[in-house]
Amino acid sequence: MSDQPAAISEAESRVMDVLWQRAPQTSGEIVAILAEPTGWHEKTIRTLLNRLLGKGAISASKDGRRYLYSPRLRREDWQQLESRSLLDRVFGGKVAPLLAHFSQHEELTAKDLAELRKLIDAIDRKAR
Amino acid sequence: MSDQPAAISEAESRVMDVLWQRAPQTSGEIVAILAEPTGWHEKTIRTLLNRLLGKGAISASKDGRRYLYSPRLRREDWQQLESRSLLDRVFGGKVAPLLAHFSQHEELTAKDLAELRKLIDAIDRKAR
DNA sequence: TTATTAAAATTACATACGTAATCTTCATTG
DNA sequence: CAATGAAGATTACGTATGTAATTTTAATAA
Repeated sequence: MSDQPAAISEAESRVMDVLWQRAPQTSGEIVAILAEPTGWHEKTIRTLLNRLLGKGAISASKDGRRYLYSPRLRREDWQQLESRSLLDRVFGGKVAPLLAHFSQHEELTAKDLAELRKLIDAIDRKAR
Repeated sequence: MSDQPAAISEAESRVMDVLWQRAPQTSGEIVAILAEPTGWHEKTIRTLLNRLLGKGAISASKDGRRYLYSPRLRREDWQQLESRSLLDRVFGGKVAPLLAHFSQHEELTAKDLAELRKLIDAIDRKAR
């Protein structure tokens, strides 16, 4: 069994966000950034760091008597995994229903629309 | 706090699938349908039914000494919830990156593309 | 009527997750 | 050098989830 990478929990993903913004960082820096907006205790954030380490989602390199943490999992790849999962779990693996869904339920900004249109054109062009 | 409906776990969603296909059904029928493809024990499936009842995702109406189960949560609404969740958790709440993501990583059929294009046009037209 | 059995109800148990607290280790400060 | 304090390591504890087993109930078959 080639085990797929352990899933990242919602709380853990908040920590990943910080590291995706900038890396490497010490636990202290990460705590400083996250404690306020999340309301989490310093201990909680350190626990999440350890769990992420255990899952191999981040790495730690010794810097004196502390560590510098960096992501090992790229945000792109994580988004890929999560999207795949939603697609399979919720939409039977088919993209069209998902797209239809978002078209009915989500508000797209003009900018979103323009961007999308560009995207479609690009794909379209490549497709022939 | 108006609590949002309790989330449905992956295993539970397999049971919902059966009820979304056809309802109402007895636990026996549901077991008959699910045991084989999932490899789950009858007991497991009944547990899931009970948990879904507890979450209010399905209802049970007495039929003699057994129950007939029906979905209370509609598939559409569940897809909505799950999609929202992915969007917020993974894509910062913005649809375009999600769609861009799918277009880059998933194979979109010509039909998907056409649908998307139609969709964009529709939204575009409505937006003015 | 009693034994069997299907369904339901209750209980179980390991792992994951949210959220910490406690303990250990050094390095730094009086 | 002893106390303090930050970082890391270990332990904790409740709820959710996957996956059942055990117990109860009531209908049916012998």
